[in-house]
Amino acid sequence: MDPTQIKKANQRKALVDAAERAIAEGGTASLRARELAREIGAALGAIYNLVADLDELYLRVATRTLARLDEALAASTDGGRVADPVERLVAIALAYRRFASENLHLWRALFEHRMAPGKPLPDWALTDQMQLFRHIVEPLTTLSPRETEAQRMAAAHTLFSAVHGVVLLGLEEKFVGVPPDLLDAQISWLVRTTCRGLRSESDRSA
Amino acid sequence: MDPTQIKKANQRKALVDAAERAIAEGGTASLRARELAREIGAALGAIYNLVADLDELYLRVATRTLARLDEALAASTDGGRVADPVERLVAIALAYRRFASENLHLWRALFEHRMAPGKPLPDWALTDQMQLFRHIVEPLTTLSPRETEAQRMAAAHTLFSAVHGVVLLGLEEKFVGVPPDLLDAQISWLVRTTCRGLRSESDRSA
DNA sequence: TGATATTTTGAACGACGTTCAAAATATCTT
DNA sequence: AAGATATTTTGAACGTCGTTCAAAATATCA
Repeated sequence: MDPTQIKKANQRKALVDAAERAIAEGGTASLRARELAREIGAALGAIYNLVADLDELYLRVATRTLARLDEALAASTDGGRVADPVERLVAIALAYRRFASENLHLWRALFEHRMAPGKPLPDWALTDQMQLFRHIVEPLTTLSPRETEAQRMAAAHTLFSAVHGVVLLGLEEKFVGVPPDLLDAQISWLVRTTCRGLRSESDRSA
Repeated sequence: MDPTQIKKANQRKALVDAAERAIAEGGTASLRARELAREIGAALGAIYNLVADLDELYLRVATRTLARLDEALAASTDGGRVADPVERLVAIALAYRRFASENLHLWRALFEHRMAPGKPLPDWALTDQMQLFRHIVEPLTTLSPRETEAQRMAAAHTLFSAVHGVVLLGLEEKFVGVPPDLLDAQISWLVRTTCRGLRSESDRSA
């Protein structure tokens, strides 16, 4: 392979590494071109030979974060050790809270970022986020096998969004700080309750 | 009263008006000092005689938005026309979705804004947001009178956060666009389900 | 009216993302 | 090996941002 391309790939990796560190440390506001250039030992303009702009860098970091989040969620129900679908969903939700806590800035960056008005996300980002939903859809299928795939996707969407909201505001210091174990209790309650709701809907239609 | 102070107050109002328009139109990124100065027909530096910095302007706009949100939520259950506490909570949640849709950028600005690391929100902002919760706590009191005030506050927090999450991601074009009526259906289902959960918990402890 | 206090002004500062002609380096040709 | 050509790297420069502050303009007072 072209050694020039290899060098470029290595530099790009170093750049994304630096960007990831910067966001993890100080949030998206810490992603500054000059600082990144200094960190990878290159000139300011070099950045724009590796990525089109800082937006692309955001996206590359987001991809990594999504991948790690996916792993974390997968590990939470590892190998089907947790059989009951409700318990699986609770485990996933708690793993989501944990990941958000431990990767606060990187996790926030997933949602803070707003694309330029022109063309939105590259499609791989969309499919990436669809992949995430499989963790939720799968237990839902066990839970209410009668529903259509579309209905389950909608339920997964609602469930995810609800948990996301609780985590988001729970980790926001703006609101009165919620102690982490109370937060987990709220999440657990929310998931169990909505699952019960889903279950009883299934029953009714049965 | 000192006519100087009156003039200053009027200018300040004009400034907040302009800031509100700017955010409503183009989001928080559209809040630019030079543009605001031009809009109120004053010099660039004049802004800093009216507010300490743009952060204060954010906060002043946020206060207005919170007040309007409060009105919208209050109107949704106007004069106790809606008696059933669950229906009240559903109405509030749908009103919340409606307000978010109709004031998308201003509503987002409430949560997007991150304070400087130093001292966080002025306390009036905290009490303002507490006030909002009364709309939720009140039906919850009817719904499960046994719980302590703290428990109801926690439940209100969870319920609000969950609905907030569904609205937030539902209005995000990043995710596959959710049609508004489907969004309302999801919200309604979520509220009813969690209320049923609360109810049955009350029953169990009764 | 002249002296003094107050308010308004916009040029200037530092930091930002981004560009691009020029410098440095690598590759090819004879 | 050396000259010619293509490629890559560089950082000064541009435009924009929030913010400051000495000076100009205005108001207040003696």
